[in-house]
Amino acid sequence: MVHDALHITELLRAEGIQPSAQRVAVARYVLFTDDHPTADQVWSEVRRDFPVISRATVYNTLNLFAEKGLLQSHSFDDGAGVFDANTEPHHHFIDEETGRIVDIPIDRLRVSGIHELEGLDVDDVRVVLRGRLKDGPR
Amino acid sequence: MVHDALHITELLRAEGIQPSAQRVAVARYVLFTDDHPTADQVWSEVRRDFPVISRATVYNTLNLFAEKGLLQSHSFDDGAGVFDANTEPHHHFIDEETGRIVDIPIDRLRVSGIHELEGLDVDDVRVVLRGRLKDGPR
DNA sequence: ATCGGTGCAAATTATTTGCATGAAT
DNA sequence: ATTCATGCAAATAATTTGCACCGAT
Repeated sequence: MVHDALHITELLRAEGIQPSAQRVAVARYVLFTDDHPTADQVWSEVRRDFPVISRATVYNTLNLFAEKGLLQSHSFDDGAGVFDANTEPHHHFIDEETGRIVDIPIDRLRVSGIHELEGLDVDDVRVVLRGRLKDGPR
Repeated sequence: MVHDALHITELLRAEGIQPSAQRVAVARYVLFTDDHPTADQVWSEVRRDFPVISRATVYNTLNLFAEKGLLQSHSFDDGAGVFDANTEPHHHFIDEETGRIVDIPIDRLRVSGIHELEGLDVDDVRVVLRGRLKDGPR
């Protein structure tokens, strides 16, 4: 996984995003984690390396990235809204004890019965699983 | 569908909820609609009949009902959190144009592939469908 | 008089907006 | 000099907390 500023700069430019120092700092964390952080978690995390950045800028940057398709934002029945660097369509598993969210590739699950539903024109299917993560070998 | 105050009073008492005037007013609307209103929509709607009630009371009442199992609360990727009088486990369809949310009975869909996922102990499965509601005979 | 429960004002948290500043032409 | 983009202070929206009030004992 490459985290160098040059790489990130190019990545942002490729989306037409001006790579300001703040945006690079946010990108460096949020585009390369498989956590599913809330906006506030991003703010905390980013300030470790880049101490002077406001919450508003973090929110605006996350929204900008989401608009440009670098991030998805999700919101589940329990917690606050989270951001997800995985921009492919995918499903989610939520550990009910820890709150940890894990991505499930879209083709690992199949949903049947959709065609039998009347009056609905379905173009997107997402599954949310809940349960416990068995702590296996990491 | 019965909306009389007597009925509602009993319903609330059965859950150990003191049926104050405010709570009955909220219950009268939210427990008998198949809309999926936000807290603010509930507030607006309730004030038609019961003009003096604060937002805080509506929030607290909705949370109380949800704790007692009279309501579920949901939150989807787009909009704000909504409340749902359907307390059975179920799936959802969201009309991408209107935002309208429709419940899908749990047994109308089947999700396969869950057993093949390793390291996950799954005890709940929810599906969110998106698309368009074909306007059939209403 | 005291206690427990209620509703709401105020506080807190979450998010968006609008404007002062600085860079580019 | 003008324009345009940026980051943040302040505004707004969303939600929770804590306390004054009231009814029952």
